[in-house]
Formats: sequence, C-alpha cells, structure tokens
Amino acid sequence: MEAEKPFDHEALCRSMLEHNSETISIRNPEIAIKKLTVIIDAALRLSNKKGFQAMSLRDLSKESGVSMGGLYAYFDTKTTLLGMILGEVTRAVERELSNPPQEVAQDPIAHLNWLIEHHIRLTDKMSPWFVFAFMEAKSFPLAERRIATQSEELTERYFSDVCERAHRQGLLRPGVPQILPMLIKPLIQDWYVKRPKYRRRGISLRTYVVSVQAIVMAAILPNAEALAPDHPEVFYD
Amino acid sequence: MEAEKPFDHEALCRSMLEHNSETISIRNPEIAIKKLTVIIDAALRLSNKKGFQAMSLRDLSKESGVSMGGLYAYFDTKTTLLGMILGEVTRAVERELSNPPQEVAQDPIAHLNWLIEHHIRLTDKMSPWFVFAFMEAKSFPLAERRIATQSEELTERYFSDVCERAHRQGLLRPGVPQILPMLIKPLIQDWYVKRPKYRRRGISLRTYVVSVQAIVMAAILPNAEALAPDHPEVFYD
DNA sequence: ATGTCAATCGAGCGTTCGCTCTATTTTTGC
DNA sequence: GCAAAAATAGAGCGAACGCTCGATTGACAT
Repeated sequence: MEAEKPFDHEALCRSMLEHNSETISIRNPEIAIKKLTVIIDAALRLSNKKGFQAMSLRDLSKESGVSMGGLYAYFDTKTTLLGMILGEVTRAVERELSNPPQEVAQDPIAHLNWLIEHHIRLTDKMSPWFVFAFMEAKSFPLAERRIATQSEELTERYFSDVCERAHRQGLLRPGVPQILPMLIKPLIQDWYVKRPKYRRRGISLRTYVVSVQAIVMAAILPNAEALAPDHPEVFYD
Repeated sequence: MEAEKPFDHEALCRSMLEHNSETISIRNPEIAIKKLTVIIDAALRLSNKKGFQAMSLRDLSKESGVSMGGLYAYFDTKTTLLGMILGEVTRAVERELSNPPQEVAQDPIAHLNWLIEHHIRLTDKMSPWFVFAFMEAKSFPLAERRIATQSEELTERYFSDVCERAHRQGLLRPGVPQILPMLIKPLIQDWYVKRPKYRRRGISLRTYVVSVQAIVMAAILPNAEALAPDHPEVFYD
C-alpha cells in the first residue's frame, strides 16, 4: 500500500486520458499515460516559460522527445491540448474544494479558513497547471474561455457562499465590503502568479497561508484583537 | 486653456515619441504623434483581445489602417513595439505615485489610502496599457522582463515604505502580516485584470476603491470598529 | 512647373508555423 | 516465429509569420 499521491502529474494524466479517450488514439493505457505525462510535462514547462502561443509543436516535440506524428496521437489540434490541460485544472479545483471535512463545514469561519488554506495548497502542488490556466486564459478560443470563466466563478462561489452563511449567523462585524469574496481569489492567486518573487524573498507556503487568513479574518471578524497569531514570526514585531 | 488630460492616448504617445526618437524615422512630430496614437490604439486593442504574440503585424496593419512598411517607420522590431508600450506604463506609475500631496505624505495611513486610490485610478484610466504590461510580461525577452520586474518592485516599495513608517510611528495593531505590502498589489490589480467581471456585476470604481481600502485598513489598524464607512452601500448590511 | 525629400505603400523574401501522411519499427496474439 | 495491429518517426504541404525594399505619392521651396 502506497501513500496516496493525488497530485503528481502521472495521476493527473491518467484522469486526462479517461476524459479524452476519443481524442487519444493510443490503445494501451500504460503507454498512453506514461507518454502523456512526458508530453504534458514538457508542454507546461515550455508554455510557462514563453507562453502557449509561442510554444511551437516542434519545440514541444524536441523538449518531450516525442515526434511530431507521435504528438498527434494524443491531440488532434493544439487547441485540444490546451483544453485538456484546462479541464484537468478545473476538475482538480472542484474535487479538492467541494468536500470539506464535516467538523469544518459546520463553522463558516473555520470553513473559510479551510478554503483559503486548501486552495493555496492545491495551486501550490499543481502550480505549473494553474499558471498555465491563468496566464493563457485570454488567448483561449471562446469555448475554452467559457470553461475557464465558469471555473473561476465556481471558486468564487465557494467563498461568497461561506461569507453569506457567516453573515446570516451574525458572525461578521459591521463594515465588511460586499465584494470581499471576489477579492480573496486574487490574494490566493498571487502565490502562484508571482511565485518567483515569494521564493526570492524566502517566504514559505505556511507564512503565506497564515498571512492571507489573517488579512481576511481581520476584514470580517468583529474582534480584531482576538486574532491570536499562532505563528508570531509572520507578523510585524 | 483646456483642462489637463494627462492620460489620453495621444498624450502618452507624445511621451512615447520623445523617448524613442532614434527608433522612429518620422520627422514631423504632429504626423508622428497622430499616427502613433492610431497604431498603439490598435495594438492594445488587438493584443488585449488575443495576446501580443498572437497579434500579427498584418493584423495590426489592417486594424490600424497603416501599411506594413508604414508600421516599421515607428519601430524596427515587434519586440521594440512591446518595449515602447511597457516603458510608457512604468513611466506613468512613477510619475503619478511618487509625488503625493504634502498633507497626505505626513500621515502614513492617509498616504497608504492615497496610494491605493490613485494606483487604482491610474490603472483604470490606462487600463489597456496595464492589461498589456501585466498579461504579456512572461513572454517578454529577458531585457524587457527586467524592466517589468523592476517596475513591479518599485510599486511594492511604495507600499512597504509607507507600512514601515506607520509601524515605526506605532500606528499598526499587533498581528499585521509582514507580507501585507506584497498583497496590496494583487488586490489593486484585480480591478483591471478581471475588469469584465466587475463590470458585469455593476461594481463601480468608487466601490472598489473603498472596499480595498477597508480591507487593508482592517488588516493594519488597531481599532477595527473605528472604520467609519462613508459609503454604507458598499458593505454587508 | 520642377526638384527634393519626407511619408506611405504592399508585393515579395526567407523562415517557421500547425498539421498530415507514408514509411518504418515495435508489440501482440497464436 | 510470424502475420496483424499498434505505435512512432520525420519529411513534406500550404499558409502565415516578421521583416525588407523599391516604387509611388504628397508637400513645399524655388
């Protein structure tokens, strides 16, 4: 029995194969998954470096070691390749964030902190995938952009739902901006969008999570003083 | 005497002409500015729609009504065009944010709120320019990317300096995350990065500014209750 | 009217793109 | 061990790319 490794690229590519079985012409699933992993790995590496549009299929062929003809056994169009990666990202978000543990789901505040932490951790583990989906979104064809927009709205609804519940239970202080749920996403996204900056400054994932949670809690909780920082090194003085 | 209109594209293109006089082969400045405005206008429109890489110079020629040869009187390389736009954005940030009014500069909290408001307003007026600079940054050649990174760091220093001053004056409450200055930028950027979303939901610039300010103030001020919302319609209940 | 030069044009050059297709190699079933 | 099937390779196709350059136009001084 191995430990579960739900986020390595191979597992994601297995899911990818299942969801694109008509497009992928390789019969043997073991071969398909192994090679798909190599291809997607190279594709993410290249397009995170210089953009999906700028990545030619000859680049991808050379980087992955798979011939031009070989590549087209896994997708029929460059746009299809894009859609396959995008689909995996949206599936991962839904899979990881839609089922909070029961003890968390009962308390909106705990739920919100859980969402923040797990969203950041998910995007951290799948960082190249999220960078891809986020940075390339605007050059998507219309159909693919729709998917990206809907996924974005789904994520936001997680946040706005839990804020709404907290509000109904009277847990919010007066003066919480109504658009706060919309602004949590950019706070979370910065971890992977500007990842090199945080690495350069030696900021850990834990520090980042705690900081975002602290900011959001300060914005919504009535007793700002009561924010007992478990991790004092994160804060001023 | 006309009212000053420092942000229309024509004024920006005038500055652009001054800073790129060796590259631009047109002698008559009036002609140059007028045509440069048309070209940059079209370039921003096209590359905000489908990305700078995906915008071909034939696209740009058709959209702007300037022939291929005509375009190359204004830049010698597609990359140069990119650099010219990028340069204008960084200059605008420095010009608009480095000189706060004196009464504001004395109070770090007022200064911070001023920075937030004016940065958002600047990116709003120059929205296509900022979208361009932000979204295309990763596909820049190394030299251009350096400029973008430095401009980013400059903006952040505005925020971190003022936070540091507030801290030294004892204006911060305990438990303010040290990375808060880094997280103000993504809060501000969301206004132009996901502008269509905010438009779709009918959220005004004023509401956005007040909300971001409220979140940041809640994160740093000791007396969270004292956040008197001048604009109650912005907040929950 | 004419000579001069700045401004403009767009067909054309070499290259690279996404994608296809046949030839070849590897794996499989018996 | 050998057909049949599956998997892989990479040259080649038309189209589009960034960019050039000689021809053409327009404005103005003489």
